[in-house]
Amino acid sequence: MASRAKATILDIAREAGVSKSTVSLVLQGSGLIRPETAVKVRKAIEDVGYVYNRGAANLRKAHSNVIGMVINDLTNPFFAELAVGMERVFQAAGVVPFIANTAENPVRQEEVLKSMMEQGVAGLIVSPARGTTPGAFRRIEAAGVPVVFAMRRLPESRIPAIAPDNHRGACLATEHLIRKGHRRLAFFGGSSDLVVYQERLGGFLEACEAFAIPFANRTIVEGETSRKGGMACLETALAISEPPTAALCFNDAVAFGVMLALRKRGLEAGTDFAVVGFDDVAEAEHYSPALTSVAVDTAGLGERAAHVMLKMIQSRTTRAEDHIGAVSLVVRESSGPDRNSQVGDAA
Amino acid sequence: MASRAKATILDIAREAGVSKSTVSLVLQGSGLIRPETAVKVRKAIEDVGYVYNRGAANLRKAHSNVIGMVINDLTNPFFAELAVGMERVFQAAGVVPFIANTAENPVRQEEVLKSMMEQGVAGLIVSPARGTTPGAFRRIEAAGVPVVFAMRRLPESRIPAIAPDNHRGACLATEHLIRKGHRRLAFFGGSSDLVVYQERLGGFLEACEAFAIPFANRTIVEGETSRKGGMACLETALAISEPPTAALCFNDAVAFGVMLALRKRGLEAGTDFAVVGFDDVAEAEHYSPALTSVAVDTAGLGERAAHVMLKMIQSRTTRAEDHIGAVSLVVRESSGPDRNSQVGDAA
DNA sequence: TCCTATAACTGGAACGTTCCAATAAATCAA
DNA sequence: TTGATTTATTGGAACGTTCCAGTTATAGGA
Repeated sequence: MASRAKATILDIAREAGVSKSTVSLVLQGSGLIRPETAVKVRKAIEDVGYVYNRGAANLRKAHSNVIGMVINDLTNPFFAELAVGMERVFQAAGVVPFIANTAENPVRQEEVLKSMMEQGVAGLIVSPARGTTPGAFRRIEAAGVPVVFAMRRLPESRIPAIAPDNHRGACLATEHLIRKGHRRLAFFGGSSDLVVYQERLGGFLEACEAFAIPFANRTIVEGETSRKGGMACLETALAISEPPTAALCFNDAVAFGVMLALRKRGLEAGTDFAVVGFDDVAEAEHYSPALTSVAVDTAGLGERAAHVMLKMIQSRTTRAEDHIGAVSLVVRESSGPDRNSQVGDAA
Repeated sequence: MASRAKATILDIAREAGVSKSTVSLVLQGSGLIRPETAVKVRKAIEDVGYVYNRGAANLRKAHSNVIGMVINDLTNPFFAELAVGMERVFQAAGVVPFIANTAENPVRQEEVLKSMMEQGVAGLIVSPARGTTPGAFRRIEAAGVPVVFAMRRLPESRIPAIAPDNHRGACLATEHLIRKGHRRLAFFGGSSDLVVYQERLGGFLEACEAFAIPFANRTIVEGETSRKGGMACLETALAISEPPTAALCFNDAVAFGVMLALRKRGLEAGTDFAVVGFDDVAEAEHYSPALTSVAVDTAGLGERAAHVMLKMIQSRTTRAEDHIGAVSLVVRESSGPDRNSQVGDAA
């Protein structure tokens, strides 16, 4: 059944009594070969336990059918959802996405990107790790391999990015909190070396300006973009005099951390302190209290990124338009009115 | 800077004024070449923007440095944690893991496995999709590529599996519920075509036997292994007369669903109904109430699987021992005593 | 019948590496 | 000086495909 050394098209050719060229044609489904011959060849393929060697084929053919997805944090369900959206599109196009995790580590990211390039990927979809240097993609661009950024972008880069409208999302969320009567607001989590952070914080600040929230009433606490980071942010913010009564969080993970820290202090999100997240991951709806969050249509962005990638490959270009996805605020229980204010809407 | 056609070692050789063989030796860090020559070559590599072509190299070398991880549900954070454990080990060994998601779909799995084989992976770590046919790995075994199953195994297969002690974990959890005074117990979620299901259910039943829980007091509801599935299970179970007062869930996702459904009915997990999960994902600790769960040391199992894989590759064998990981029950708030029983331990 | 067109198949030259055997240069022992 | 040994470098064949330019065989038209 299984031969010791792996079978090649030459073995198949011998077995079927045809030439290697014929076998090659059968493998790529050419209409040039007689049906009976094709059947004979396919039988031989089965018999010798043949495995197609894509590496050898790629030596001659221009490009491969694999595209790489490089993601900065696979344990964040948000990115898993993104990946799932992309997979749907790629599968339909007969392209296989290989995923690699960089764990938010630029060095690891460098290795992973190198490895994918060596493997001969047709394109790369990347959510860059924090602290990625501007030059990290120069070599890849030079090699003419299309790259698109998903969710995150780099400060000064010509690489197309697919991302939600972070500024507007943060605006919406902040306005919502102000309308609920909150006048001392916080922005929790993330760090300023991320473009996304600047966009979201920018939206927060714009809404503060628009509603004339004085500078002294805005608390900005940077922190890890994880539950742990969120917990730390809340502690820091509540320690100041005149602490905030509501917070917009950099993402849902931070928001969950904030809610957890509130509970530890005997406070309840929604009634004692308003919390709004960002990304609207699946859990947001199921938390208790359910988390108000900015929905970014994660899977949709994944699909969009995949489509852009396919188009770039097809038109063999390394350029494409950015794409800013629409956002919407999903109001749930975690963002109740300020208890000391009479301005708030009815909850 | 960037040449149109991609550079090869021949271009480097020309640039550096040496032979292609010398370049090849430099690339693999051979000690045979004079340091100054190596420097000269490395400079040329930089100048021409060279990308190593692993496909071409694999044509001559025995095997590659990539191993494939094929996972049935990336959106379950449990698998993401598993992946992270493996990555730690592989990174240290200079091996790059490429991850692919099968979304619990055997057809998709077939495609993904095929693609990875064609790519020439050195080995495969697989958490097989539900309904995988026993023959699905025959071709891969025949090709001599080592495979290890992680977390799940196939009914009649010689492929080594790395998995937690499901039977014991379920026993522990069930005993815990019984000691809390519960006498009408349920097992929620999963389906019997999964070996894991049989193991966990087996543990549940053994504990029931040991404590003489009558057959009529055991409720077994199969269902999707997701939040949604868990919600459905609870509804089904509460509809019967003499419903259960406690449930062991197939995994944490199901348990979260059960807790959500309880809340919808105005009941609270822990006080009105006891819930125990399985896997102890990171969220379990942060839920409200915090979820009692069977901890399986996910990342540890991932590391173990990676080590077994590396050893198999190194000793070029396709056989290895199974590995059953130790489990422990982490008691939190969701598994309180039966309110109608006076037998329960103090909570 | 011969000529041309089409259909079905084939041999050989790439593709970019590795690795072996061979060579050239430098060093050493006598 | 000579030969042996070591060090550094090199050419060529091979790996498993694809694809171009043939080569047969078959059929159709005159």
